[in-house]
Amino acid sequence: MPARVRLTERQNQAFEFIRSYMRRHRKPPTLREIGDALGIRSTNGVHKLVGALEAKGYVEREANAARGLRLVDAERDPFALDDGTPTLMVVSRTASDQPDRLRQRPTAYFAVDPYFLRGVGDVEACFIGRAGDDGMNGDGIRKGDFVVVEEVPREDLRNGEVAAFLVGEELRVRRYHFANDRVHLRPADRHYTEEMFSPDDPGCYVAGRVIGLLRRL
Amino acid sequence: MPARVRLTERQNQAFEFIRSYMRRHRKPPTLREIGDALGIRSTNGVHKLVGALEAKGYVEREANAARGLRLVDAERDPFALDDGTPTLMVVSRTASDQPDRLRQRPTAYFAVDPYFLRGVGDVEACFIGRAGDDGMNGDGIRKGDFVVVEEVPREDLRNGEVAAFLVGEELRVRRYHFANDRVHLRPADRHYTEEMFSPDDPGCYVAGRVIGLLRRL
DNA sequence: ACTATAAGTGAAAATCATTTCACCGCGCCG
DNA sequence: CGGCGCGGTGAAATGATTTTCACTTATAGT
Repeated sequence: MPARVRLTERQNQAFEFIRSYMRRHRKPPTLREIGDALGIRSTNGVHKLVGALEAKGYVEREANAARGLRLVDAERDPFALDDGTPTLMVVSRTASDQPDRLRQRPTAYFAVDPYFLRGVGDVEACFIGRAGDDGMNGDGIRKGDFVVVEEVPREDLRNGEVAAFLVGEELRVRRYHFANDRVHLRPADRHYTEEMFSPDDPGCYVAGRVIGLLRRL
Repeated sequence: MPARVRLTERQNQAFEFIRSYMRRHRKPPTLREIGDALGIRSTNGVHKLVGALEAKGYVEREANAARGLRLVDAERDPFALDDGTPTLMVVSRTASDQPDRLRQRPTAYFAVDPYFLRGVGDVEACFIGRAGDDGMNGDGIRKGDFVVVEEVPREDLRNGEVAAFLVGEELRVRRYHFANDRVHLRPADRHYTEEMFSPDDPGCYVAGRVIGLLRRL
């Protein structure tokens, strides 16, 4: 932590109030609440006080948002609310021709240890889906397993990588192969056959690379 | 946790979103933010959804307050925000005749979503080990996979449950069967043979029940 | 066929919160 | 002295959020 600029007495009172308020209420206070606590009648007085805290790097603000206040370096705060573990959405069934809906109705959110996201450029580009069939049994991926998917453009996939595809309304986990201008979905189970699609076939959306697997037994 | 009234699918989605939002932002979401996440255009739709959550005792609301939302019993919930996501140790190789050393030199700690610890009596009794062989390939568990183990007395295991055993210095994942005063370790792979041990054989320590699986690919 | 519940839409009303404007007083420093 | 940062007041504008109203659709139960 770089040594931060010192706070004036009044600024410190405001900062300490914000911290204690967040601990008690699990959310940031409004300007008026801060004012009431410090005996400031004008919200503008508080506004400028908080502005000073922001300028000195103690706090960040989201413009025009109610309670748009955040403690900087909250993870270092002994009263921090969480441990910074990334949380990924578990997506629900989505039709392959409307992949933009993929993230619209998450059924849950799972905390995923950063170890499983190692090497991922953008955590925001990751989500969790459920394997729709047993086509990858040979690779130890079973129907219903939660797969961690890194959403990448199809072009970034390399042949042989395990990837997730939306076929119909089903999430299909397969090995990706591209040859003869066709996307091949290669299963790892005798009872499943390889499928082929044109890269722009709306019946098959290439969701991304499978980088992890979670299962509850 | 007292058994609360069941939530509908939609209500659960809303609740899960609120939880995850609060973990990520350290403050409650607005109605519109919830609506955006669930694909609800009318704030009133969200308003009523949250009203249902309130009626069923999952959240509390402060009237007319921006982000006036609170998770009920957040401090009593073992997986509540202030406790963060539970973190389990990844144990290292340990000899079966010294099982007490199991937890002594953890190689890492993984955050594990509470979903995978559902039904577990004591989170402290859980740890993570790595499958030492491919003996459970047929059940989609492969050598090197991280298995979440709930340490329970051998007597609490039921026949047919997947369990973790320490044999020599290897963590063996197998199905547990008890018959004729012998512990049977039943593999799910043609190339592995069933093993048997006396319950107090120091060459085989029954570590506990396997309740989850994590894999990075 | 009724009725109730769940889950909406869309718009308007009422509050709440943030931001901006104009202006004041104090202490400090060059 | 004049300028500047700090800490205000008070009011008004703007934007965000919650709440209410009227009406819709689908599903399940009696």
